[in-house]
Amino acid sequence: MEIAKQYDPKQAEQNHYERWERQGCFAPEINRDENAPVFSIAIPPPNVTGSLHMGHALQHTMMDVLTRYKRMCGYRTLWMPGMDHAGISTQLMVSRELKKEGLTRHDLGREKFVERVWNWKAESGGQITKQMRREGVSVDWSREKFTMDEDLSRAVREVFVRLYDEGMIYRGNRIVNWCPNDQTVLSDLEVQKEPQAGKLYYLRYPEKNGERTLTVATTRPETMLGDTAVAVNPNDERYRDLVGATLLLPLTGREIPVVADDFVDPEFGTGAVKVTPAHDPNDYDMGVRHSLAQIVVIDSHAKMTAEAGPEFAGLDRYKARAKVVEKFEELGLLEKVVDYEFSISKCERCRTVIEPLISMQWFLRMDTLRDLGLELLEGFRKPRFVPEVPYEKVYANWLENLRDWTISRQLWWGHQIPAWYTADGEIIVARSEEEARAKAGTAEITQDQDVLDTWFSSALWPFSTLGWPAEATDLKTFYPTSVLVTARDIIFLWVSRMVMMGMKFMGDRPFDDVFVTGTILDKHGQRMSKTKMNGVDPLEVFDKFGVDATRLTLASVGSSDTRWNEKQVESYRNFANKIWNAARFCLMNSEGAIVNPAAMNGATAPLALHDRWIISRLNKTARDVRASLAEYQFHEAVQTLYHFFWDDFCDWYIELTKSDVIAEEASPKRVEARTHLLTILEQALRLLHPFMPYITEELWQMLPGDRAALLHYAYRGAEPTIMLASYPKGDDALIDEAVEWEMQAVIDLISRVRNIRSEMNIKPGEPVPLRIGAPDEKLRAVFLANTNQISRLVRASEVTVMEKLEAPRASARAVLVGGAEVAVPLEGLVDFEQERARLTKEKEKLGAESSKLEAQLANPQFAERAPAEKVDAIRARIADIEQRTAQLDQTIGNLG
RNA sequence: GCCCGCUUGGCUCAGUGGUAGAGCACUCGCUUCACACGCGAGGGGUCAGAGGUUCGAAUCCUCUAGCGGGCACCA
Repeated sequence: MEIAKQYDPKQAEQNHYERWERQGCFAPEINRDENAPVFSIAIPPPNVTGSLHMGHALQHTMMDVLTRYKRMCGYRTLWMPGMDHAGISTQLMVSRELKKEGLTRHDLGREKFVERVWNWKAESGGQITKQMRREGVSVDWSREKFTMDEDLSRAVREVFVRLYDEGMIYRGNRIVNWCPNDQTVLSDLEVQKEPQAGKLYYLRYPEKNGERTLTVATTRPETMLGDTAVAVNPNDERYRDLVGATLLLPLTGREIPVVADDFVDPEFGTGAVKVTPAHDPNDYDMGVRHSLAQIVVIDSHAKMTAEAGPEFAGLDRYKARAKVVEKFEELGLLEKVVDYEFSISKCERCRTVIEPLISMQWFLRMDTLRDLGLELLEGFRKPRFVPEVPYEKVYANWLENLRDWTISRQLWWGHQIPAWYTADGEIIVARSEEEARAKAGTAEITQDQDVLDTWFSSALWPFSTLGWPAEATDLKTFYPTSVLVTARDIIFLWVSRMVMMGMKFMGDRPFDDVFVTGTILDKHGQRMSKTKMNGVDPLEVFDKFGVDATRLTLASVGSSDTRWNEKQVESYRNFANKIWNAARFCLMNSEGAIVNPAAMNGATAPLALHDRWIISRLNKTARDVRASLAEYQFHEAVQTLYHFFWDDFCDWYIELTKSDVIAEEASPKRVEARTHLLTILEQALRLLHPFMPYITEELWQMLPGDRAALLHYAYRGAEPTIMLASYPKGDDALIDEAVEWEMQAVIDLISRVRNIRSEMNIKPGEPVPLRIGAPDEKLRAVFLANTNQISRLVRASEVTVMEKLEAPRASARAVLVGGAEVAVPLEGLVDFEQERARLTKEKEKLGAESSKLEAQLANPQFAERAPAEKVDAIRARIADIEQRTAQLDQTIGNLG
C-alpha cells in the first residue's frame, strides 16, 4: 500500500463531507434504535451578515465534538443549523451597498428594498453554509432554518398575538433609546456606555417673584429649552423654602415649578436638578411623578424643534448646546463650567450618540416572564451554567433587575409587527391580515410599519425551528435541547430570552446546560474585531494547517479567554502528521491481518504485557475523555487524547510491538501482533474522531477488515463510516493497575539506560551489554519476559537478568523500583570521575526530596492529623529513597 | 459606584489542599527500515506581593498591586 509520508489535510477534507451528508449521517433518522436516548443542540444562528469568524469556528468545533461523540455513543442526535436575519445589521449592510450606487433605501421603496435584502441573504448565507461545511460540522442540513422562513414567521406572529392578548405586549408613548443615524429605536442592550471627557455646566435659573436664583448642573445645556421643572431633595435644608416656588426659565421665559423628589442626590452638583421629561429617562420618570409637561425640543435627527424657539429651531444638538451656553454667559447666568467625566450612550453598531426621545413603540412586559426564568433557576437549577461562576450569578442578577423590552424597530428588514389600525385608530392584533380584517369588521386597515427586534424571533429559536406551534414530532423528540454552546456576550440578549419564551410557550426549559466559551483574543490580548482589523480568518488557518489541527486548537480554548497562538495550531498539525505516520506504519505492515476487536479479549491466546498495557491505557483514556466531555472540559479531553496517542501508542506500544510486527517471516505471531496493532489503532481513531473528523475517517477507510461490523448497533446496515462506529466505552474491567505498574517498570528501565547512554556519550548505534539485577521475583519475570523489547529499545548487545546484580566495576549503573538495579558495563568507556559525579547528582536529588518528606513526617501533628494513607505513602516513598540511596552509596563506593 | 475574573518556567496555557505540568522555545546527541511536522537525553519556575487558616497552601480566607470584564438612572 502506497501512503504519502506527509499528511495532506486538503485531500481528506475533500473526500468525506459530501458523502457523510449524502448518506444522511447527520440526520437523526440514521439511528435505527427506537429506544435510543436523544441528544440535540440548536445552533446559535450566525447572522446572515458577513462571514464566519474565529468565534464561530470555536463554538462550532465544540458543538460538533459533542454531537459526533453522542452520535457514536448511540444517541439519536440532532444538531439543528440555521441563520438569523439580524435586522439592523443586515439592513445597514445592504443600505451601505446601495449607497455605493448613490441610492438610499427610500429610493427603492420598502418592497424592492426587502427583495434586495433577500437576494443579498441568498448570497451571503450560501457563503456561510459553505464555510460551515468546511469546518466539518455534522449539522442536519435537511432541517436548516432561517428566522424569516414562513414557518418561523408564523411562530413569531403566534407568540406576538398570544402575548398581546394576555396584556403582556403593549403599545405606548415612552422615552426610549433613539439612534439619530439609524433612525430607529434600540433596546437597552443595544446601547453601549462609554466614558466621555465632558463638561458640567452650572446654570442659574432666576426665581419669578424674588431676587434669588437657583443653580442647576447639567452635562446637556441644550435640553434646558425643554425643562418643565427643577427638582431638589425634599430633605435638603438649603432649598426647603424654594419648593413650590416658580422659576423663570431663561431664554424661553417659561414658568417652571421647583418640585421635591427623592431621586435628587443633595451631594451632587448643586443639589438642584433641571427636569427635562422629554429628553432624559430619569427626568421622564420624575415628570410622570409630578405630572409635568413633556416639551419635545429635539427631533429624531437630533436637531432642535420649533418648540426650542426660533433662535434654536433646526440647529444640531451640539450647535444648540454651544449657543445656549453663550446666551447664558451673556445673561450672566452661567455660574461656571467644570471638567467632568461621565458615560455616554452610543449605538452599538454605528457609534452615534443615542438621543433619549419620547416615542410611540411596542413593549413587552417582562415581570411574569422574568419570574418564569427565576423560578426555573431557583427551583431546578436550570439552565446549568458551565462554568457556573460567574455566569449563573450574572444571569440571575440581570433577570432580577429586568425592565420592559422595547420590541419594535423602525426598520424594513424583519418581521413586520402583526398589528393593524382601522381608520379611527383602533388597534387590531392578529395572526394574518385576513384575521385582522375579520376582527376589525372592515378591509380598511393598515398594518403597523415597524418590525420586531431581531432577538424576538431568536428567543423562539429552540422550539420554532422544531415546528412550533404545530405539534410536530421533532418538537416532542428534541425539545428541550441538551446544551447551548455560546459566547458570554449574548447571555442577556439571547440565552435569558430563550429561557423565558421556552418556559412561557413550551412550559419547559429550552436547554439543560449552557456552556459559555472563552473568547479568542489576538496575540496582544485584544478582542478581535473588524474595526481593529486584528481578526484571524479561520479559513486561512484551515488552509495553512488543516481543519483538524485547527479544531484541536479551538477545543483547547475552554471557558477562559486565550490569545491566538499559531504555534499551537502548528503543534496540532504535527500531531495530525504523527497520527498519519503511525497509521502509515500499521498499514504498511498489515498484510495478513485485519482489525478484529474479538482477537484482543485474550480468550484465544494469552496477551503480552504490552498488549494488556495498551488495552488498559486505552480504556483509561476513553473513560477520562468521557468524563471530561460530560463536564465540557474539552481542553482536558484533548490533552488526554494527545498524550495517549503520542506517548503511549506511538512512543511505547508501536516500539514494543514493532519487532513482532515487522518480522520478515509470516507467522501466527506476526499475524497476531499486526491484528492487535491495527485493532488498537482503530480504537484510537474512534477516540479522536469527534475532534478530528477528517483524518480519522481518511485513515479508518483504509483499514483492512469488515468495517461494517465496527458500527454501533444503532447504525447497523449504514454505509461504514467512523462517524457511526461506537465510541470506546472505557471499561473499568479492562483497566489493570498491576499491568500498568509492570509495564512502567520496563519503561523506567529503558529510560534509565537511555539516560546512561546519553550522559556517557555512547554513540547511538553502538550496542552495549545490559545487566539487570532484580531481587523481586515478579519483577525479574517481567524483565525476563521483555528482554527482546528492552534490547531493541536501548540497543543492547545482550541482556542478562539476575537476582543479585553482578557487573564489572567499570559499569554505569542506575537504581530502579523494587530494589532492582541495572548496569551497563563499559570497559574503557567509563570515566570514573564522571560516573561518580552522575551518581552523586542523582543521590543529591533523592536526598533533597527525602529531607523534605522527613521534615514533614517529623512533625508530630502531621502523623496525628493527616489521613493515614497519606502518612503511609510518605513512609513508603522514604523507604524507597533510602533503598535507592543505599544502593547508590554502594555503587559509588565500588567505583573506588 | 457595585460586582466578577485573571496574575504559574522565555512565550501560550493546564492544574485548584498533600513532593510544580504540557506544547512551543532552549541545550546536547541522532538521516535508528512510520514520521526531522521526527527520535533519544537534558536545563529551566521561592506558582504577582504581604498577612492569615491548616499537620500541610500555587490551591482556602483577607489585604495590596497590575491587567481585563460585567452591571448601574448620578443630573
